[in-house]
Amino acid sequence: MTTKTPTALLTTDHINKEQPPFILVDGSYYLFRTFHALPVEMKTSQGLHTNAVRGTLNAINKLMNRYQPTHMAVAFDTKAPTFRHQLSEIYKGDRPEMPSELAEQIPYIHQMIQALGIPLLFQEGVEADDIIGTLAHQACEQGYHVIISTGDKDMCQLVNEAIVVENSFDDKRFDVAGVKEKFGVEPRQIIDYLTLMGDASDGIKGVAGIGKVTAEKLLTEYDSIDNILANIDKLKGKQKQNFLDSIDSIKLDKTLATIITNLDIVPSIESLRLPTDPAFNLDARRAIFSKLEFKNEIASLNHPFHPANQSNGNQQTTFDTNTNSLDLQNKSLQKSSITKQYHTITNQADFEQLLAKLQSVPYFAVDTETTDLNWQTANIVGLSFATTAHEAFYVPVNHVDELGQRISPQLDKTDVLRQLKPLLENPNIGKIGQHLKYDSHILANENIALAQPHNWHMDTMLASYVLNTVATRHNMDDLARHYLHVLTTSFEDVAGKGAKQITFDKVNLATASHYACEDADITLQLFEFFAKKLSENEHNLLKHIEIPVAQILYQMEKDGILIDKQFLTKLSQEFDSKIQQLEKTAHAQAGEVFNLASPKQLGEILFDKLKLSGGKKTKTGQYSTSEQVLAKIEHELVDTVLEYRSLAKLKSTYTDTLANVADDNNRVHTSYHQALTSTGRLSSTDPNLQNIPIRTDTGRLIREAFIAPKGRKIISADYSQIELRLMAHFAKDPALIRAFNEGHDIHKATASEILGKDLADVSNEERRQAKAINFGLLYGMSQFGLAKQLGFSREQAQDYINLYFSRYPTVKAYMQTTRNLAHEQGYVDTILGRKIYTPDVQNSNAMVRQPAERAAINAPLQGSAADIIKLAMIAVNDVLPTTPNGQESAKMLLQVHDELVFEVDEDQVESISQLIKTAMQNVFSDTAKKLGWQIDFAVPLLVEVGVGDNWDTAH
DNA sequence: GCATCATCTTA
DNA sequence: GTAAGATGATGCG
Repeated sequence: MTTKTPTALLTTDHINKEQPPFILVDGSYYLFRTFHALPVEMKTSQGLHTNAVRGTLNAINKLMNRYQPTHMAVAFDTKAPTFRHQLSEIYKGDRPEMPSELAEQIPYIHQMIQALGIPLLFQEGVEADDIIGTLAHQACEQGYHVIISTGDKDMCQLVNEAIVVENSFDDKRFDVAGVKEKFGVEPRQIIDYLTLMGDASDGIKGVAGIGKVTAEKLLTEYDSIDNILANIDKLKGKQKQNFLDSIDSIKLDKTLATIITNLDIVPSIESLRLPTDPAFNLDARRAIFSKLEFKNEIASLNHPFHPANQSNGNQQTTFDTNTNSLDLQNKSLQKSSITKQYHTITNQADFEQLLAKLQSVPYFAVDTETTDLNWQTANIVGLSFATTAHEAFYVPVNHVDELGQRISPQLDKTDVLRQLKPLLENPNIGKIGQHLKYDSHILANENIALAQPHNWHMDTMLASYVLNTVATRHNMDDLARHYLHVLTTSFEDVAGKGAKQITFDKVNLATASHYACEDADITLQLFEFFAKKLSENEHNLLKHIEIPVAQILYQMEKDGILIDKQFLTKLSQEFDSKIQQLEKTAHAQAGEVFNLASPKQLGEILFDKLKLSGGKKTKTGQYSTSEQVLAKIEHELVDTVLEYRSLAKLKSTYTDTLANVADDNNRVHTSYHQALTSTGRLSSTDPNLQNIPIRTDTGRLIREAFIAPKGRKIISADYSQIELRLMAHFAKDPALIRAFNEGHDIHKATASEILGKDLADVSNEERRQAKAINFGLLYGMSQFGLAKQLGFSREQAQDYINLYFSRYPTVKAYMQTTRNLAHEQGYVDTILGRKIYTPDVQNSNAMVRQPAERAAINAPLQGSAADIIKLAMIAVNDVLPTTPNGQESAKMLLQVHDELVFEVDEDQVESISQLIKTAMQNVFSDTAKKLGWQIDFAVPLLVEVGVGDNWDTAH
């Protein structure tokens, strides 16, 4: 066998994601897999076994239906020995002889594949893996996205950004992230991984005592076998000896495990083109299917088209339920094939039938398709609906052709929405959706109120989030793959990506309809899955907390907060002139012109040119110029830089940006992400209104720009020390509980307790240190962290921590209990019973484990605080007065973790402040109780309420 | 054009 | 020491 020099490193920029993928099928895998999975009783009347033929055909059909490839090949091994056999006597030495029931099927499989016009590849002396490896790389170089269809994990070594391994039998899919998730190592490390573990059936000896756990660990630490061997002295005892014993065999093992990617005897990619003529090889196909007695296939050859379906725009796709391998074993495949029925509604009669159907069910799935992810600028393009799994309806209302001309037939948007409105607003018919807050905005733009109390039956994104805040991503494609084992069409698949992405209204209607129908269908299926999967408490969290909060957030986003644009513009100008002055000063002080905003250039000037001491390097090897480092240096340039940075930050992040994102009414609409953080907190983006400056006087000027309209006031209500109160509650610590009950300044009280002094005698410095330790506790601190915070030595910090724990033994016990729980059960939980999974706490690598332990200590505190503010939002929303004219006298506008910001009619400020304060302080005794949680909270909740013309004065 | 890093803002 | 997001610089292609 000859090979050519490997080509240059594969990159992925040139990959064309718009064209269908190039598909390489590992025929030998499906042959064996389906032979063992399907009943061997599947035979023709002549006694010919057909189970492996049937199984392989199903795998191929599934790939064809799913990807509509233009290029494809199926590769098989042959009986003949390969170079690997020559290298190793034991290579595949123990493989039993192929059963005759399978062997007899092989010629028919080959014949069938050829009849279908699919390139069939096998060659004596060459393994299918190597053919596939070579073609995959070549296709990749030519710009194809490649799918290798196999269940052989060894193939995962070929995975890169453009090559995925996918098993059509169980729908498992390994892209780069999937490989990492499954094996814990990068695709490029798979060869070493397999080599370390060994595989008796492939004749790979491996290293004694190393299984998948150790292989993953060693490769994570050392990256490669070569590097392990280079550092062999760092290994200990038995393991080191095992490596030394294996040194000779490792090289051979690695060769055996490596799939060849540069054979020079493979056909060209272009020659692996599939026929486009539906009549291709008709006679040959009829002959082979007759021989195999595959009745459905013969029938479809005789009726290749379904004119009835095409004329009214309906699409039918056969869809194998192969996702459940039990089905394969228990039922005949023909029977387990079901039909996915997706309909496009383009006339009034069909639409009325759909309306009648939606009217008659207890709930349905709904999804809107639009031109934009941003609801403020999005236009509705169509709506899809599903009432039962595998059936869905798409109603296009705004589709256009490439020239922007409205296409027909297509129903009128206004007519459609007018008829749907009563249904969509009727809370007796439940709505199921994926991220319904978005659809609510879209429909609200069309004057349809989806976000009404009790109108949402389930939001599958939020369901996924209450199930697990940590491990999963909550978008529909990932949920479908993870929970339903179904691969869905992604938005990028239909609309492209990057600069070339088109808006959904320009997507070809048939493609768009299939995509939209799938969204509704999958959402409904996810609902059915989550309905069974969620525990009682998870159901309660979803129904009584997350869904009501989502509806409140919808309203907060929609209302937006008023800003003083002129004021911001003026600030921008002032900052700008000051920044320019500072730049000039800095250049003079440095003796050269440089970019003040470049940490790299600044570091070089400070530490190389001016030779200032205190230079520390970051992990990438450049000097750190963080505020912490600069604060210790006495030099005029440093002072200039710090002032420059603070103003540049304020200008670029806040004053410039906020003025730009305000709408025509000068209101700013953030988006709140409700299914993102591990602890249950919200996050805010575009713009982030949860990090508006407050600590410095200049920064606070930005808060002054958040104002109330004429006749109204801003109210800010925030929980005081909520996380420390939670710590007091969870730890049941008598001293902390007493301090909160008596209403003391908690940091002062802590200092007094630690130092054994009267409260009145605690100095500011002593209070500052106590505050640092209190916050440190919430963050799972180490002596190292506290030392850094307080400028102590590590010993001093440890002494201080010891002293604290001697005064607060129950807090110490609580911290240890949390750590143990995280370790033993793999999760910690919040006051409302939300589980926060902590997988890395069990990691043997201290670099991974220690941060995870700190996160595990913080999670119940931060997460319970998040529960409380969500309860508060629900409680306050229920008591805020509304006026009959629809204009609320009070609006909740912002949530900043422990603070709620409102805009309130001036004449009601006093009474509404009181309502808010009471509702927030009583969330346990009142709101949580009503919703089904009995919690005896150990300390009072204190809420501080402020009123002002702007956010700064209110806070 | 896109990803990563360093930095800085909040609770 | 926890949890987030935005920005400009920089490097890659």
